[in-house]
Amino acid sequence: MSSNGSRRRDITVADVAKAANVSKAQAARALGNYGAVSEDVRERVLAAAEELSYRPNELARSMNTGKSNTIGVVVGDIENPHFGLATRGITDTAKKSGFNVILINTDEERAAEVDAVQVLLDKRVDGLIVAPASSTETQHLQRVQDSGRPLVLLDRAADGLQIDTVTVEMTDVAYESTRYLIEAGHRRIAFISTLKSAVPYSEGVQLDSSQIAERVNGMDRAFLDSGLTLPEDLVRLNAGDAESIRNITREVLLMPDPATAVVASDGLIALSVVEAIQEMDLSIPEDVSFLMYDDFAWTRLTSPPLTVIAQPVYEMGVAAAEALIRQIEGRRPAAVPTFTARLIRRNSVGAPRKSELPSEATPSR
Amino acid sequence: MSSNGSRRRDITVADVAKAANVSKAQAARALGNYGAVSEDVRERVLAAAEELSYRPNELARSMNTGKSNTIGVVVGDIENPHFGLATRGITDTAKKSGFNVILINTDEERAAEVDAVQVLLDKRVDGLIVAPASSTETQHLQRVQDSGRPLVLLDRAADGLQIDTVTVEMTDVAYESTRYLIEAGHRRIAFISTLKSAVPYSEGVQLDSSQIAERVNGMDRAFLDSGLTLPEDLVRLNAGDAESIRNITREVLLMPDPATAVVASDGLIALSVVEAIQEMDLSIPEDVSFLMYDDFAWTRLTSPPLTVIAQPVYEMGVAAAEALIRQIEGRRPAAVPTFTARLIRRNSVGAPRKSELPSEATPSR
DNA sequence: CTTACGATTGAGACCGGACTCACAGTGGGT
DNA sequence: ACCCACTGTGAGTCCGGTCTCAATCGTAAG
Repeated sequence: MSSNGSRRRDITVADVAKAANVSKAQAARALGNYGAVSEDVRERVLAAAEELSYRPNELARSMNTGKSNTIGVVVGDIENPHFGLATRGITDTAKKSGFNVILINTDEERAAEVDAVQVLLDKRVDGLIVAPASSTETQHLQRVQDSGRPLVLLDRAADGLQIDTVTVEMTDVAYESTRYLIEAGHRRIAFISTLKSAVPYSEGVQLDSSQIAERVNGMDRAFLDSGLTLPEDLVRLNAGDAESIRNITREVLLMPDPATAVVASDGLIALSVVEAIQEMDLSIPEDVSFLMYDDFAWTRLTSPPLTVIAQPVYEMGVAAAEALIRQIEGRRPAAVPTFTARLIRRNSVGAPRKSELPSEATPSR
Repeated sequence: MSSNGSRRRDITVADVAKAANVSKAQAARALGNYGAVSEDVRERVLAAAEELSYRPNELARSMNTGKSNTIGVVVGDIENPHFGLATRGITDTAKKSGFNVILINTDEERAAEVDAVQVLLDKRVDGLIVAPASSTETQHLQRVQDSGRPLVLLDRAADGLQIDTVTVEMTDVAYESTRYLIEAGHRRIAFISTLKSAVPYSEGVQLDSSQIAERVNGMDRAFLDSGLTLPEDLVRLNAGDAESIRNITREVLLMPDPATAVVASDGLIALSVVEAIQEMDLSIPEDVSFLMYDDFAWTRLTSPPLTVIAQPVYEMGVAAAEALIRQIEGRRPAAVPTFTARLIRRNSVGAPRKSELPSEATPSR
């Protein structure tokens, strides 16, 4: 039936038409289910198509419908379960509306992202979802916008651009969780993030990610409201691979006036931070309190279970896909829902070891 | 410069040609960098293209080159870090050779898989990588093969089909790890897998996944070589969502002659199994020994750290992509490397609680 | 001063569908 | 018996590139 190997040219409508003894136009109509076709012709064409196991060439179809039924997704790292889950939300939703997904990884590098966006545009995807590496360098996103192709941002906003964006409001949980730590007695709270930055953090430094900026703002406000100030020297950016994260962790825990609590900005960082803490033979929460962003299943299995800030990642993926598809289908109305994160108190936060409460200031009530 | 909104028709070679005052053919040559073009024309064309910010339509290009520079990847679940990592290996490698990846999720459902493969074929991808849900129902894969489109299988083989396949040899580690458990004194060892099966496991049941079949075979041989028999009632298939996994775990640990060790077939199962064990207030390894497939970072953070079977997942993704690209580029030679898994002994395996060593048989040396 | 050959160049075919247009039948309305 | 509105149908165009082919040009060889 189907023996001879490769080189076989694909079956086209023309082939089917010939086999069914009708014109190419009629065959196309019967197959594409449009226009007027007599019952007789329809049957013959369908039979012939079946017989030849004809399959339409989606490329050709896309070319003159202008629709590819494909959306492009650009993320920093699928290996990170955060994006894995979000991607799942996107693909599930896309599939429901008949869209496929082209996925591109950027390793959080801007050059790769710019490239990815261009490639997707060139492939004429119907729209794209991007988790931008930077909230400030956004010319390439502006270009997408200009090209008129639907675009939705995920996780991070782009400063000053009018683009549908699906994010979590982070300031509030950051505030809440910092208050929580402060009330437990912590003053030296470290925050470790992968966010790249040319200069070390200090008040007024413009952070390149809206997400991280919100988190730091929330922390800052919490300290202020407690009559304290955020220890800027403990806001650590540029945490890269596992090794660098470990180094940073050791550093903040061994410095003269060490951190008594550590906040990990995402699940990947958390892994290395906890590992480093264990390697130093410190225990959580007796020696160090720990809190992390993202609620992965494994955080319930450690002892103690970790206190986390849960984000509705899957739902955000769904929302992003829905917003995009809405744009693609030309109905702009519905507002993108706003998501909030939740502090889940488990057992990785306790009082600092040497409870030398600061003499001058006490948490305001 | 780029004001008016959407509806703008894309710039084509024809537009560029007109602007540069040359024929469409010449413009195409200059842009595509082929054929003979005078320096003068080249400059004018390139300038015009730049000016109009021309971008080639990859769809159109694909249509008559027959190459889409895209490969399709079909996996059971990207959310599962196992596939996340593998996908990362694939995309990294693909990118290096200039290919993009279309990713489709199947939820391990055959119907979805058949569909996914068809969609990718219709989109004329240059080749596909599939992690087949079933090793036995493989007509759709056969069809891909027949169509002459390059195909590489990942993780699981397809019985009787001649297809490049990237897998881990599992029998040996399964054997080794089972011997390890037996030598620690375990006789009642449970194995929990998501693999779907119409009937409960027993000797001779044909398992639908080559991977799982190998694991069970390895266990079986280990028992045999120790003068014992594999407790068939503890080989549990059809573990689905978190809840069902928990139920199964409770079941095997509460039955009259309960399991003293549990082996989780993948990271997702492991999560629920460990959780169930903790909920039952049993501790690892004092009350139950535990062992799992896949070495995720978090397995080092639990207490005790978990004993795992590590698979070179990322490398396998790379190998699959390389094999596929090799096929696409028409050089068939190089053999697909064989991968092996490694038992990493940490501290989740100990002696069974009530060390009632079986009277009749002792582990053979 | 011819002739020949490589470099240039433009016209147009082609990839595989979707879709426009003109034309043939057919049955109903009057 | 005559006109009209439809249904059916085939020829051919178009989408936006790639690529073939033949014509043109310049110039080095004879």
